[in-house]
This record gives sequence, structure tokens and C-alpha cells, in this order.
Amino acid sequence: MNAVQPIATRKTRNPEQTRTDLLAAAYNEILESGFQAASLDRILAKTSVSKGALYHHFGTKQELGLAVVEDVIAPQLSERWFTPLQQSSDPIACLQQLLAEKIAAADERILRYGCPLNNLIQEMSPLDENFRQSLQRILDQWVQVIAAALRRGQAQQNVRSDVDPAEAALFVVAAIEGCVGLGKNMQSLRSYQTCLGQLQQFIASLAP
Amino acid sequence: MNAVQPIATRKTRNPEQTRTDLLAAAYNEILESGFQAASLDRILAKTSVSKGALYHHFGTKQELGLAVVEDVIAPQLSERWFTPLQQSSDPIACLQQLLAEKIAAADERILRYGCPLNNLIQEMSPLDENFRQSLQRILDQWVQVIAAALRRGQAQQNVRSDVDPAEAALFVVAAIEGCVGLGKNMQSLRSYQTCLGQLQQFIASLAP
DNA sequence: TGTATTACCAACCAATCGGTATCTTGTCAA
DNA sequence: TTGACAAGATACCGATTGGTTGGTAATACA
Repeated sequence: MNAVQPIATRKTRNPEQTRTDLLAAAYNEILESGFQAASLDRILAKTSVSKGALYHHFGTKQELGLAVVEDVIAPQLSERWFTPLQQSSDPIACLQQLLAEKIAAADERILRYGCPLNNLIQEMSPLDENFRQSLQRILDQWVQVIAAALRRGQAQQNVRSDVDPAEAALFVVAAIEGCVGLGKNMQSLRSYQTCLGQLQQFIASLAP
Repeated sequence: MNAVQPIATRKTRNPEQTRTDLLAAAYNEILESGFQAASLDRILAKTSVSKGALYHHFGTKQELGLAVVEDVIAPQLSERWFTPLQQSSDPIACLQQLLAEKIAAADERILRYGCPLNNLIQEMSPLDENFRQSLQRILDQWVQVIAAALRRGQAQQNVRSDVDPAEAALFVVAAIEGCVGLGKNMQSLRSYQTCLGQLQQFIASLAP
């Protein structure tokens, strides 16, 4: 009945899969408990990976956390925000659509646990310089991508010429994280969505 | 040489002072490490209060944390934000001045450790319903005070009539926390201040 | 002055933490 | 087929965690 198993899944060992499983479990554990309170034992219980295997792949808990930032969180943001913005010539329309998607996609999970990037920023930035720099690279890229899009929009007269692209981009990112953080406390889908709606109004005000 | 010691300081016991000392030390420890990672032993070391005394005043670590929220953080915000806004008849001018003060008062400490209220919201809201509700009461009040001020401003035609006071107030609070959170990662006074400057521009846009 | 109660102290506790030591086993190149 | 190394398993470690215990001393009240 069954097809012949592909070699990759017949192997009793699969280090890449082990690493991926650990990253996925660590990502969830960190999202739910924060990094410091994230328990390696709980991560291992979720993956049925042994502690020896974990410490074969990652030298320390910090190293595991940084890998979650680089290999899980960064690609997530890159796919959802950076790529669309880099391809768009009308930044205002693009931002409005991205925010509209964010409003439409709002579910219990983001309302409860917020934004993984923002969570780690608030918790780890003052405590660990490696975390701070790793997170800042992502944040910088986010701001730069929006700023570049706004500049292209100005060239095509889709964006008011008196707008400072860098400053506006900085504020947009801050406001997004602020909205998510507020929704996390309010636990109200409506508050979260109206808050992002106000941000949409701000973005609309950047048009000529 | 010394004046006669007042009775209050001559007493070998001073429970109110003990409680205040514990709250102050806990506030700082929580600000620097977060609530979960805050160590009771470190708090005790800072205050030279015994563990027995701590557990006489506070039943659990959670109770201590909630007391910090109610008795330290809430009064701080009340003094700096609620009172001025409640007394003002021109909410836009008042908000601009409060933000100007925030920009001028920006120092290394807020840049590094951020906003105590926001820190606890991000860390504890998903984990502890008591924390969430206690923090939400403060956040709700903040939003309500701004919304009420905007409504009074509309009555006096200092604020555009097409502005929804509740929604705008929600966004202003979210944006403030977003700016502080962003500065916490960037570790750049300039970024922090320009981000708040953009918020000032948004608030200016609420005027007729 | 006697007494009940509040305030405090020092020593201790089980549980959990991140991390390590030692070992076995699977995989692949030669 | 074999040797070398990567991958993984198990048992253990000291340190730290929040919290408890049984007791003492200061204070307020009668």
C-alpha cells in the first residue's frame, strides 16, 4: 500500500530536522514564556529530543535564542513585510494593504502573545548586547525598507515631498509595535484593530 | 550637635518604611530584569531586609509585583500624565508639552530600560490574569483621560470635529509605548526623540 | 505592668535551572 | 569492511529559585 519511503525519512538520524524541530519548539516556548523564562526541559519535552542532542546543535541557551531570531523570526518578517515593500512602487498603497492584512489576520494568538520581535526587544535589549544587536539588525532593515519605499513614492509623487522618509518610517514601525503591544494587554480585538486603523489614517496623511 | 531624633526614626521597627523600601527595591529590580527574572534574594540584598520580613508584608512574589504596579507605577503615571491632562482645556497644547518634556527628559535610564508599564505589559499580560487586569486599569485610565481631554478640546474647537477622541487616544498611547520600545532597542537618543517628534506631528494634525 | 499581636530573623527546603561528563550508535568516506 | 567523526542518549552537577519553618523581640493596648 505505502510507497517506498524516501531515503531522507528512512534514516534514523536527521540532524537538519532535529535542528529545525528544536528551533520551532524554542520559538513557541520563547513566544509563550519569554526567553529568560523559557525552559530547555520544556523545549525538549515538546520535541522528544534529548538534552545531549540539543547541546550538540547549540552551545548555550543564548545561542539557541539567537538562532531563533536569525532563522525563524527574521525570515518571517522578511517574507511578510520586506519583500512586498521592496517590490512596490506605491508605498502608501502597499503599507495600507499590509496593515489591512494584519487587521484581517488578527487572531487570538497574536492578541495574546504579541509580536515575537517586539517581545524579545523589550525583554532582552537591556540584558544582552548580542540579542540587542541581532534584533536591531532586523529593526533597522524594517525601517530602511519602508524609508526606501517612501523615497521611491516621493519620486513618483505618490508621497508628499515634505515628508521625511527616514523619520516617518521609524514612526510607522514604532506605531505597529505599539499597537500590537497595546492589544496584548487590552485583549480586545476591536481595540487592536481600531488602533491599527488609526495608523492607516496616519499613513494616508502622507499622500499629497 | 544633632537635633533630637524624631520618634519615627528612633524606633527600631518601622513597618511602613520597610514596605516602602521593599517596593522601591522591587521596582528597580523588576525594571532591570523583568518580573519573572527578578530575584527576591537580590531585592533583599539591596534593602538589607530579611526574607521573613518580606514575606510578612507580601504573601507571594506575585503580590509584591502587583503592589509595585499599584503603589509605584500607577502614581508615577498619574502625576506625570493624568493630572496635567485633566486640568488642561487645550489637549493638543498639553499633549505637545508633555511629549516635549518626555523628549527633553530622555536619559540613559529610560533609553536602556524603557517604560516600566510597557515592560510589564509585554512580559506578564499573557502569563498572569491578575497582572493583566491591574495593568489594564492603568492603561484604560490613560486612554480615557486623553479621550476626555480631546472631547473637551472639540467643545472648545481646539480639536477637529471629525476626530474620534477614543480612537485617537488609543493610538496616542500605543504610539508612545511604541516609541519608547523602539528606543530601547536602537539605544539611540536621536532615534527616540525623532520618533516622539513624529508623534507630535500626528497630534498637531488633530487641530483644526 | 501584663499580654496579645505585629514585625522580624536565620536556617532550611524541594524544585528547577542551565550545563556537563560519559557513553553508545548511526553515517559516510576510503 | 573499517576507522573516524558526527549525532544522540542518560545520568548527573552545583547554583539558584520562591517559599516555609520555628522562633525572638519590639510594640500597642488593656
